[in-house]
Amino acid sequence: MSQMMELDLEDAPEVVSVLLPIPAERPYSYSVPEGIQLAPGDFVQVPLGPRKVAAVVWDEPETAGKPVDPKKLRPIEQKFDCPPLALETRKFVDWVAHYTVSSAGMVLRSVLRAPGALDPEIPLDGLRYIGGTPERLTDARRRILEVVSEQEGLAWTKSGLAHAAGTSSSVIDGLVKQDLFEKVLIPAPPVVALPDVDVESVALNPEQSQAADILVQTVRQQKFEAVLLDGVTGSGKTEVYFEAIAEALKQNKQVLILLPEIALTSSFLKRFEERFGAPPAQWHSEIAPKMRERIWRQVATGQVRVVAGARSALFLPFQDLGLIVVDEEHDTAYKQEDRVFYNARDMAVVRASLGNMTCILSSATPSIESRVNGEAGRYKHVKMTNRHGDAVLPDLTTIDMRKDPPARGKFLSPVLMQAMTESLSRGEQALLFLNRRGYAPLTLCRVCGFRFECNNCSAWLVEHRFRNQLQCHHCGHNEQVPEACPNCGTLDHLVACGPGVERLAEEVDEAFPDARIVLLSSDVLGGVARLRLELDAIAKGEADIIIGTQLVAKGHNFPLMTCVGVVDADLGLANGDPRAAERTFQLLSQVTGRAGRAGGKSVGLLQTYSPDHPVISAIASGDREAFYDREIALRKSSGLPPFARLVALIISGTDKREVEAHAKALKLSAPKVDGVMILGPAEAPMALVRGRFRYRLLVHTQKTFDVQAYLRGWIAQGPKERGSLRVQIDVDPQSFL
DNA sequence: AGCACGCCGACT
DNA sequence: GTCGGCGTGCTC
Repeated sequence: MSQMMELDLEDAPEVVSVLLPIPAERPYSYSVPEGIQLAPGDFVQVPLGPRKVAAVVWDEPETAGKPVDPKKLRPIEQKFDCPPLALETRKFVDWVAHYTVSSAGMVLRSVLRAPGALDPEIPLDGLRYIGGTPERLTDARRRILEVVSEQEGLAWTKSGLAHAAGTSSSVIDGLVKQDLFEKVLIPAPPVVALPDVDVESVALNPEQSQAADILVQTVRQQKFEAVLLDGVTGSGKTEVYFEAIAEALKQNKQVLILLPEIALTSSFLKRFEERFGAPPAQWHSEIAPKMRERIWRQVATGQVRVVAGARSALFLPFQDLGLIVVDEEHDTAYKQEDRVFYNARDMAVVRASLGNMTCILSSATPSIESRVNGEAGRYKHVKMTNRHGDAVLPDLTTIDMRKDPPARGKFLSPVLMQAMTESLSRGEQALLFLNRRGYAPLTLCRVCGFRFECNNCSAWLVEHRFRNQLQCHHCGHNEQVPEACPNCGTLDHLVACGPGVERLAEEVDEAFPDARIVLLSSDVLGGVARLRLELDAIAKGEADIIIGTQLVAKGHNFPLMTCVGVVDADLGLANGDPRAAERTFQLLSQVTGRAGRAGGKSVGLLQTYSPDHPVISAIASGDREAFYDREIALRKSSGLPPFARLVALIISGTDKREVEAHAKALKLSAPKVDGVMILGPAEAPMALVRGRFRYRLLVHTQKTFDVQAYLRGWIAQGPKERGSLRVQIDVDPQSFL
């Protein structure tokens, strides 16, 4: 009997589940050729139709469906020589897939983002000096020998040695021919040096030390805990969580730091290097493919200990992750809004939970969700209320534009101009913030009243005078500015309405003709590199007045800035977005926080037509607690989810009625749904508009799980024209944990 | 006829 | 996600 069994086992080909980076519902089955030993997590190459794809051996679910027809089975082609994907990462992939109502394969795609990294790094050809002198000792040859004699036994690459000695590489060829060097293999170098925990750290003030102690203690426990590090701008949160990172490194764990817009934060890398003696490995979309592969590989092998990255870094193949830090946790850049929809901040908490580690969420203006989680005790809430070092909070005041209006056709109040003049006269800088790109948000015909609107999305076209274009900021459509009105044909009667940063720059240039003015917006030519240069120049004092969109809110330090003017504080408060108040509070707090970094007196002035608006007055009075108390209470009483327990977005076609029909059906048939809300094109992110999705349907509920199960069913049977239905989940994951 | 494009299903 | 097959419609 037992012999029969053995025979049976040997006759049947060994079959494994393999998760492929495609949107299939379940892993596929492949046969395992003789001589290959496979375990879950192993990276393999498998045939798929006409292609070969990299994939991962997956854990067989208990409830595996019917086995595939053995005739369909194809063999695994090879197992990569690569450390396997850790169990907790595999669980994370499955979790994210289930949660975001997408397939595990699509999530795995985010893991397999560096295909070349699956093969080991190729060692470099190196040369080592054995000894001896060449026949003819030329000057160049002597220089080479000097360099190699400095450190006995060191292996050099040919180009490295040539560079160090200031010779050409052919000089080395000559010496190799005379057998003065032996050929050796140099293991591929690490992408970054190992961090050094013992670099002398900057002294922390009492509040910082206290916060750091809590974080270090939490990390030391080596179990899941989310901590909200909630400290005002300039309170020194970064130095505080650096101590937590040091603790994780002491435990020999890897560390992940998530940052929004990492491409712009060279100052962060510098600070990290000062504390740990080496920069972290960087992971974001701007990293070149070859470097990506090296970093991915070295994260997998454990050579890289700390990664600072954008949201996609969550899916790196860490071997032994011990801490995740989410910096600026409120930042909307953490939302991925195509393919798999997720919020990296929330997924970081989940990742930490699955791996039994600490997740630190850091922000000067936390999201409402995180604050509520902190207050409810789901997150440990660490507050910091003092600015550290010389930094002082700027004096904030509102300018009532009804009492102190700007000159006709202008946008700056005399009160703000006076404050700017005072800063400039002291040789300091002023910042004007207006979150509106271009010259003017609306252009109309003075004769017939015609408004320039986008044909695709019916949004107003924004004039960009610098480029002589009318642009749609929703779909990217643009056209030349015509001379005549397209409706009535009248020449030269088009009029720009309202300000954009370009128009503001024009006004400032007239009012301050001697000032050096810099305009910072995503439209500046030259992209990220140029922006970095501009920011450096500003920090060095090579500009007097900076005019910027929300770019200027993102963590850059302007040490000479003593006057910040918010040109339109009301902008964004009434745009129908349920998070409008939160977004405005965050943006304006971050912007006004740019001033006063170097100490001394500084001012923040908010131009508004509604100085008594609770959000505006909370910002102006600097009373962030008042803002949070009010906003949380408001959401709790509004019938909307008090804090995004679940906000599911179901996005449908361009037709509003179609979305309304979906909304109605959903509301009628899903009893757990608390409410639905339809968002128009103005709220739809650009990527979705491009993809023909113009209306979004929000579903609110307290019962997260029910809605997800429901959504699955709904998607399965609902009207599904190909590509017309997308689901996006935007949720607080705590209710699962 | 030859091919560009879009839709659709298969892929283990 | 990617590919190949097949239909439609249009051009060198």
